[in-house]
Amino acid sequence: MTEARLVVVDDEPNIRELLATSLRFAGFEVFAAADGLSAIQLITDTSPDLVVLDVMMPDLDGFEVTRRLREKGVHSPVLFLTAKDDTQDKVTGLTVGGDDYVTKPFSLEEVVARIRAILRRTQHVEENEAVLTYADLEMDEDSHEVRRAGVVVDLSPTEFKLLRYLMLNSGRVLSKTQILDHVWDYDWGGDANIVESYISYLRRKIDTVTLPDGNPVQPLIHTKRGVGYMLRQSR
Amino acid sequence: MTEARLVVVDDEPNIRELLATSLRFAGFEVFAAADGLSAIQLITDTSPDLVVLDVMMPDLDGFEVTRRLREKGVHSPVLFLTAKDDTQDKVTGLTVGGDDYVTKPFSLEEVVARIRAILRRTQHVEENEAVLTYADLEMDEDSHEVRRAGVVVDLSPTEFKLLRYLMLNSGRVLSKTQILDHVWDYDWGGDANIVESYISYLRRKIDTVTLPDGNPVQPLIHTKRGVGYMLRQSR
DNA sequence: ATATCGCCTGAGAATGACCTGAGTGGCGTC
DNA sequence: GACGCCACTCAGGTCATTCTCAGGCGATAT
Repeated sequence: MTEARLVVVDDEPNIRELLATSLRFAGFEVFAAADGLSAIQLITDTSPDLVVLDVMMPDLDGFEVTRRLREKGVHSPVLFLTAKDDTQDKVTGLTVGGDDYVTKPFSLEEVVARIRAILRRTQHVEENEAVLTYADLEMDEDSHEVRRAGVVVDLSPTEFKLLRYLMLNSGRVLSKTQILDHVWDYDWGGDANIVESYISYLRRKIDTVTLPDGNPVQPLIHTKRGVGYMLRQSR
Repeated sequence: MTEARLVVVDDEPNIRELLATSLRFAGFEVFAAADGLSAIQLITDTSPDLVVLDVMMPDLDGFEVTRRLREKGVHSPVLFLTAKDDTQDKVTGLTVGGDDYVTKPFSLEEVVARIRAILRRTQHVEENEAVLTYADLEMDEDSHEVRRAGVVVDLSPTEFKLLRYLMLNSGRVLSKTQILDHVWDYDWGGDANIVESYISYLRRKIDTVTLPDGNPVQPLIHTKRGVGYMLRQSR
């Protein structure tokens, strides 16, 4: 699954590059197109496992691109990128297939998570479990359920994304900037302090669980002062 | 990886030369450019493994240079040099792809470390481990963890940078001035005594570990009186 | 032997990173 | 409309870290 082939289609160079580079970095093989027509060409040529497709484009919009592809018998699932106000109805109607959508501005965590989810469904390889695990921490990406030492904790959407990012990078120190860039929307303009706040929330929820024997759990979230945060077993 | 090819771009001759010479000394093949336009030319000609790029330049700023390069299909990762105050606005979003940034004034250690990190990621050769080793001393650059004889020791950021510099130059005597020039910011104006202080801190942390058999470890940090310091196995 | 010099290190002040409680406002639900 | 949840801001407190300074000690030279 980390070898999947993607095609990214967006007319804005910034977004296209942002997606292309970070998805490559996330382990995908990525091809990019800047408009609807060349997208159709590229997709029929490469027959990718998934297409990330902007809805609003000058020549053909994303729906039209999809329609033509289907007409030609290409059935790669699509992750649409839409503006928040884009006719909710049209978009939701499309998610009935294997498809899904993300609204702009998005966070990279969001996009990667959706892609992973779609691929999990379409390439139903048995080993493709939707459960992330680190130590006694489990996260089910399908049910959105998180357990610490078997105890279910419930997280807000942002807390969930932050934790997923930490889990996907366990054992590695992540700077506040890195976290901000991945977990928050790409146009976020606020203070990096927000990361501290959410780390604080997460700690309260997953690092203060009491074990059945009455003892507290070992903390998994660690601060590397002056560097960043890390998910790791304490020693 | 120590054979990587870099392009350094900065309009200030001092900074450009500082970077070029010390990166060459660090084992890289370095080409330099003084402005955005010639940078684009040089980069497309040499297709380097990485570009060190100042953001504030008279003709084209660093972002514009990157944009044009991407447009031309050049995907070399970029390490941006920025002033401390324009960090939050434009710089966010850079740590997602292969790119990263360092704020001016920087320390050379910082720059070298970031370059190594980016190359480690982009040229994901399996052997490119993020672990430095000398004798029974290990430094994991991902988790920022240091072990002496298997025992985890906890270092402050400056201690960490100093030790990394010593490890990258083990077996070589480094003068206090050299250390100051590499580990501290280039505009640092204080006393060289600070090096003595930090060497002292480091010794306390990594040269006073007790082995499982109860014996102390052999010191690795040695003073060459009148010359400098050296990391080396004692004989 | 003694003076000098370089280095070592403890103490302390200043700084700044980080943590968290409290509060505001937006949004959806009942 | 009232409520609750959530995202986010702000500011005060805490504590690690950075840096300075000065006394002591050992090495080196005369």
